Amino acid sequence: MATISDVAFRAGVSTATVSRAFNGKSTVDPALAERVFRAATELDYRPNSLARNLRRQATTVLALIVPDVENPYFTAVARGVEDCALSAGYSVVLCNSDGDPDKERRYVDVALQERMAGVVLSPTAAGVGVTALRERRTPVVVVDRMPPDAAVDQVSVDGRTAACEATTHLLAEGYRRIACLAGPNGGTAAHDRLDGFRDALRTSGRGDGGGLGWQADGHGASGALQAARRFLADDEPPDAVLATDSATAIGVLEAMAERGLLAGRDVGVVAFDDGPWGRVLDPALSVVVQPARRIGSEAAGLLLQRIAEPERPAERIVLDATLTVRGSSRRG
Amino acid sequence: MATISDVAFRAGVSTATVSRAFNGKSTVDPALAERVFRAATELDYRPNSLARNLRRQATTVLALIVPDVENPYFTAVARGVEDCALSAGYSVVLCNSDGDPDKERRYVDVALQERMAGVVLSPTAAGVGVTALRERRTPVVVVDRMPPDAAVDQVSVDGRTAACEATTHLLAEGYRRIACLAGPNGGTAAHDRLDGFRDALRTSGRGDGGGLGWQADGHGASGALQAARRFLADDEPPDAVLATDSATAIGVLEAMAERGLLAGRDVGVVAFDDGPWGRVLDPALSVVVQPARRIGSEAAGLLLQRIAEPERPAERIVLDATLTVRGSSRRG
DNA sequence: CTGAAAGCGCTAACAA
DNA sequence: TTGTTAGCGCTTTCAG
Repeated sequence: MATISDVAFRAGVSTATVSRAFNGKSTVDPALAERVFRAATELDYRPNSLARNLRRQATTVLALIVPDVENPYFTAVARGVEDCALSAGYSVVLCNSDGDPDKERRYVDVALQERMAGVVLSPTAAGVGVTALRERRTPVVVVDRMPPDAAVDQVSVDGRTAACEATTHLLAEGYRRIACLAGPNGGTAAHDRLDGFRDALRTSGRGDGGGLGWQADGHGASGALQAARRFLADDEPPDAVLATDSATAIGVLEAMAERGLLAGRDVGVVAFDDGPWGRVLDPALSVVVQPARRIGSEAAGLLLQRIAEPERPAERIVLDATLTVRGSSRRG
Repeated sequence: MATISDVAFRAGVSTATVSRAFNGKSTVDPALAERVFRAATELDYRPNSLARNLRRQATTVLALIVPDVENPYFTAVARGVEDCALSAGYSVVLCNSDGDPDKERRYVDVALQERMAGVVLSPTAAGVGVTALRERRTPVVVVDRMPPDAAVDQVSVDGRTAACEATTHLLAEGYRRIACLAGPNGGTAAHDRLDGFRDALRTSGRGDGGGLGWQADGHGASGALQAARRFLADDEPPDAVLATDSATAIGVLEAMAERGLLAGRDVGVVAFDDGPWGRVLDPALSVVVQPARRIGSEAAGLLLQRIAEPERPAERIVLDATLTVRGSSRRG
């Protein structure tokens, strides 16, 4: 592959001039620049980012580490991060922690070793990777789940209020035994939602606010299915359920189908996260919509700010989720 | 950040020894190695991959460029690539071309500039990025859509046969006016499926095999929705449809719901790609299942082989898709 | 088995 | 405005 000196030689200038031309420095004679670019195209030259970054001590790649790329919520977040990063000249690499702290650590190490400019992280367990990053002074912004203490940039969604609102809605529709089903790797996000669920029960004066909290048996819809089968087989099964993510919701719906239970009429269902398929169900799925893409772009924005100005105080952006009521949570 | 010389100094050895220790070279006195590692942990040293890669002229990062990260099919492929790559010590960066040749080129350039070890590419248009990569002798394997000529490693699915089988099944169920609806960025994959669809019509002696080919108006379910609205409003609307991907299927289902049409009974539906939500529909969605994750791991395997042995002849792996019949394509 | 030294391709002072 | 030069942090001959 052609190097900067090949280009310099062919254009009859020094490597410094080539470098300046390629970096758009003002101080380059247009005629020379022209020659440089001609030589470069003739040689099909591509600057070697490795060398450049080594010299500059800075890269322009951002990492986004999420617990599950197959969760549409996170892919939407990824799009948001991309939107913002690309237009600022950064590229984004998407990494999958699988909800496993070890894998998270591994990717954090990769980011560190590659000297990436910063990372957007949706942490698996409290602060495993975040602290590592912060110790090494690598800019990081936390998305979605939050170690409550850390002075770290964050963008999150007020899931507690949203869960409360959803539960209140279910109560208002006349459902009485409401369960909340969470996925297996309950981060603080899931926790928040459970809190909101309990808030609603307490406020309504129904019991001590303990509510019926369930956790899926394993990853994805199948884990949720098993849990749902179990609680639907109970003597006094719930008559409504709040699912904390899409996969969980699908498990619940499957379990209901097995017993011939219809959403809305028999069991009220509200789920976090909206997917295009929610509307083709009959009845359509009531959802709590999180502004996923926006979360991503805000996070990237915060990260870019911190990269530019490492000492600025930590900031937290809290976005609202909105309840969209459809048939699955209406009795009628 | 601590560098190799900091570690060398602290351990009282040369940088060469540190390097050797970290790279697990046999020829290092255990006692020295011990000292090196102690010093390294004390300093919290992380090797700088930039420097290492610059020196070695080789990275251990793979790029995976797909047209749409929000399509579950591609995230599944990504998991497959990851499975294989991670266990071989490579990391994977996921890039989104959005079906746009320009974005694809941009990411190909990033891969080139970063001197990535290789790329798995699901091309948007015929060969835009592939040729660029091949000219620069960067290992590449094409997934899913294939410029038929190029001598390039590929892993694909026999979509033509699968589409033919699906269409034949629809015919056998008694549907007579079958449409095939494709997404907006029809790669060769969509093309194949349309071909298979036509094969089936021709074989069955129904018309000239031209069939009813439709293309979605735009990206995602909404684009498909508009197209589906149009053909359902036809004088002689189709009585079955083969959708070439999930998003398209959702658009069709939505359009059907608007007109009160029930899948199976009124309009037979088969879609490419299986998602967990297909089973919670009533009737459940008949699908053509592609071994997405497998595709990814095979592709990564091929890529690794080519990296190891650049001159080996190009290989093509063709995987089968399987038809899973559920209620949406059964009249009864 | 270990160290000295060269150099990967690029950028940024510093001179001219 | 341009060239010269000294590294960025690491690996890898080549001697010892």
